[in-house]
Amino acid sequence: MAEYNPGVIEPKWQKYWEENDFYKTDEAGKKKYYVLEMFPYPSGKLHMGHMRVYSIGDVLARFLTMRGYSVLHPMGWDAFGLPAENAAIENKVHPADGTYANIEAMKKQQKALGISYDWDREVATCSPDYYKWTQWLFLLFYKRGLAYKKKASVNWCVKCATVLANEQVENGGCWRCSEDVVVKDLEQWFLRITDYAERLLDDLKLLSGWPERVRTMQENWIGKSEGAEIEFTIVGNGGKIPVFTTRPDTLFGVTYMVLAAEHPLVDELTRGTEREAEVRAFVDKTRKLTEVDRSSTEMEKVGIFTGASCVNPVNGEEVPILVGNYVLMGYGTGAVMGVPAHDQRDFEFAKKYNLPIRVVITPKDHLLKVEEMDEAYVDDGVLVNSAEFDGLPNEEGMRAITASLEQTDRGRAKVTYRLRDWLISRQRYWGAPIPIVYCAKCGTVPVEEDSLPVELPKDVVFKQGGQSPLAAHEGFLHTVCPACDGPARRETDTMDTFICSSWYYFRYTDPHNDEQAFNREKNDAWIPVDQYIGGIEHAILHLLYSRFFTKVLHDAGMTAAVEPFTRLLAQGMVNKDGAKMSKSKGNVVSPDEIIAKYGADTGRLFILFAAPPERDLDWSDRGVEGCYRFLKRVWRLVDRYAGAVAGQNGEIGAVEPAERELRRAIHLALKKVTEDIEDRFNFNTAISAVMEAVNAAYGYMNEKEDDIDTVVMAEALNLLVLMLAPFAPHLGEEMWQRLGNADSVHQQVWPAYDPSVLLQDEVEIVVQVNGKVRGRLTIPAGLNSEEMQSLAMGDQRIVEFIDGKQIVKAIAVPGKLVNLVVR
RNA sequence: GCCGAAGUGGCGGAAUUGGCAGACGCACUUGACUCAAAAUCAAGCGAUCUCUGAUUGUGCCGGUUCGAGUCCGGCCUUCGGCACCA
Repeated sequence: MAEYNPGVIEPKWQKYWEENDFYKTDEAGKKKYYVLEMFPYPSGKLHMGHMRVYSIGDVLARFLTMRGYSVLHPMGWDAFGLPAENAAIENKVHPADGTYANIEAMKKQQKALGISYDWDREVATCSPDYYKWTQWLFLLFYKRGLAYKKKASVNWCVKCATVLANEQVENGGCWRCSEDVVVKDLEQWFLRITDYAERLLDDLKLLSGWPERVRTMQENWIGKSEGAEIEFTIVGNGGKIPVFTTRPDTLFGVTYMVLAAEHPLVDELTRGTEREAEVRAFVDKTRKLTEVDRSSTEMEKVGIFTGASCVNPVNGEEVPILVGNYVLMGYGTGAVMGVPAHDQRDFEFAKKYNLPIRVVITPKDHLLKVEEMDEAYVDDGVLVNSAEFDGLPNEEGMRAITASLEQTDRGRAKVTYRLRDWLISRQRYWGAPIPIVYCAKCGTVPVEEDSLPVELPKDVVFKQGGQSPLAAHEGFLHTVCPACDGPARRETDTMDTFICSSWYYFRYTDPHNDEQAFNREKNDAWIPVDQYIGGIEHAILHLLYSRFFTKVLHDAGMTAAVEPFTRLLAQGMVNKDGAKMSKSKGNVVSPDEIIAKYGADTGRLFILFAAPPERDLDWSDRGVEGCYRFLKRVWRLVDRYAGAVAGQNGEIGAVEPAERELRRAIHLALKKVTEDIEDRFNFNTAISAVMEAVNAAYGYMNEKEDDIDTVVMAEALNLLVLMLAPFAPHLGEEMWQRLGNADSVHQQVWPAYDPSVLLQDEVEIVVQVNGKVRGRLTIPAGLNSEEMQSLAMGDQRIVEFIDGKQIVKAIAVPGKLVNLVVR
């Protein structure tokens, strides 16, 4: 008897697959399926999160191939980024060398896992062949007016020595290193994602294959607010202050105005007045606060009077203008009208500074009085103290007041988003250079397409915490202007790596194209990605950016798709002992160790069996042992009968009860595995169904020993191997061969279960009395309700419960249960 | 504070349409094999009690229903996201 030896069979089959170009993608047929796992940053080492996401994708890819789909299942590298550059500073290894070495190391591990990637389509975002097209896409955005440079207050991470996009600030810290983010005024490149805010929000409707929580997170991030922009006139100079409000119905309740510290009018209104020094001190103090402090809800709301006032357009009233620490320059217009009676923040602020409070919305049943209020009234109601609008329900009041403002051009309906434009400049070396030059004569000039890529020079000096090496590289810096051939200076910022990852799934469809980013026809054959799999941490970042890119590319006529990812599976984390695996906790288990000890098939099986894919999974060494035991158990079964059943593929006619039972168990498992993979992605229950089938086969084996029906056993073993093959591809291949089959198990057609085998002559039903289980009955299959009921009532045990009682009602569910209600 | 998800044995989890709660695996107990152990095969395994049976049990309280882990109302806890967004 041969032992199960994954250390031998796994490399054997990996070699076979590789030598036979096994996972090369077919032409996209009518039934195409694009399975994609988020490509990794090449850190050099796979972790369990990687192993999990690749295992999920691989089961799908293999299963769908067997189901007759042409499957695209590629892999690549999100290869630009800070860690490589930081390593360069510390270890004196060039980021390119380090990155490519890491890629090789990780690819080796992925191959050791037996994942069915088409390596011919591999892309690395740091390769000039790839970032040429990243730069080309930047120019496309630029030409379409979607890339622009402006001076703005931006988030700066001191530790990473670069700016960050809004999406990359988490709880006031850098997403990568958690360092507190500070605000700097810098001139930077942005992509106009806000132009697409409405479509990004609207098209979430199309994403029914996404988890609801991800859609909700994106919806919240885009943060649409409908309201009005209203202009107040400054007393004295006649200037205008526009404010955004979602409550135009409360306009008559305005008793003051607050500006953000950064608002340009603050300086204008106070310059040369007696209040100048005091206001400036306040502004400076406010601006020095970190983002964390400033956005904390606990921070006290403070403000200061500017000395100026403005006029409420709706009633001509003069109200004071203040500067407040709670008004954000980046949202709305950076100015807020104060309606203390109907906004809790305004209420607290007004109490603190003794500003007047005026009720303009009152509940329908009683009149709201200021003296009785200890908090703002924010619910619906009826307008009061609002001149001709008195008596209107507030919803109607909103429309009426906005319409009235529109007529006199002092305000208008307005939609505001929380989403800001995407800041894409990075003051670092290891990224795609922004293809722009600055000419003294021509100004900002895009690099011409035929001189792309703007290549990263390799001979650069990395310094600790300093500016980007590109800015100090004379050869890179100095160039000629594409417009006038005069001397010009290159942009030295590189692009946010999230740009590179926003279009890689397009490139996989045509990875070697050196004429175009990708060919439209090849792209349309595969895109959209049918199933995308990755971590929830990208719920906003990568997934929002990719949706934005797809829409721009669609508008540019490059793709038919309006959304890139039809279905999204947000896979859970892999923990150990209830905590995230981390070096500091000492609870890290690496895929390498598992492969070495049990083989890739065991590791894959465990990671899929331990929990449904979207849930967090707790790594259990015992659980892995259990899966290893299971595979050995399958191995022994096949090993015992392989010789006896090889070639036994005759027709199965009427068979004895033991054989019928085995066939039923196998076909039942096949049905469940098929449905669990296809409809539900519940690999854990699919695997448990295979386990049950194996247990049934053991039952048959223990009963019959060597006296088995070889044709029935042949069917059982072949079906078991086919079912198991997507989960344990090496073992599947080996057993398939040992059962005497030609070709690869992975090129077989996924078997269909036989419904007639599932039919039973007799079924067990449950008999309840008053909803309580009082007995079980084996009855012929296919009886109707009346027949079931009378059989149930004739059963000795049931008679004891119903004897002498009146049967009020009886419910019979065919083939399942009878419930007798007695009194 | 707002939004979302989840609470089921000692543990991971199952129950897909309202119909036997706990599939499958782990752990544990027992039997077989063995000189013995490991491995393997087999059986048992929610709790309580007056133990061939009954009662009870899916975070808590209530409801709908012949019947609720599943549906409805109200809470509690945990996790995740957003958070002065005007």
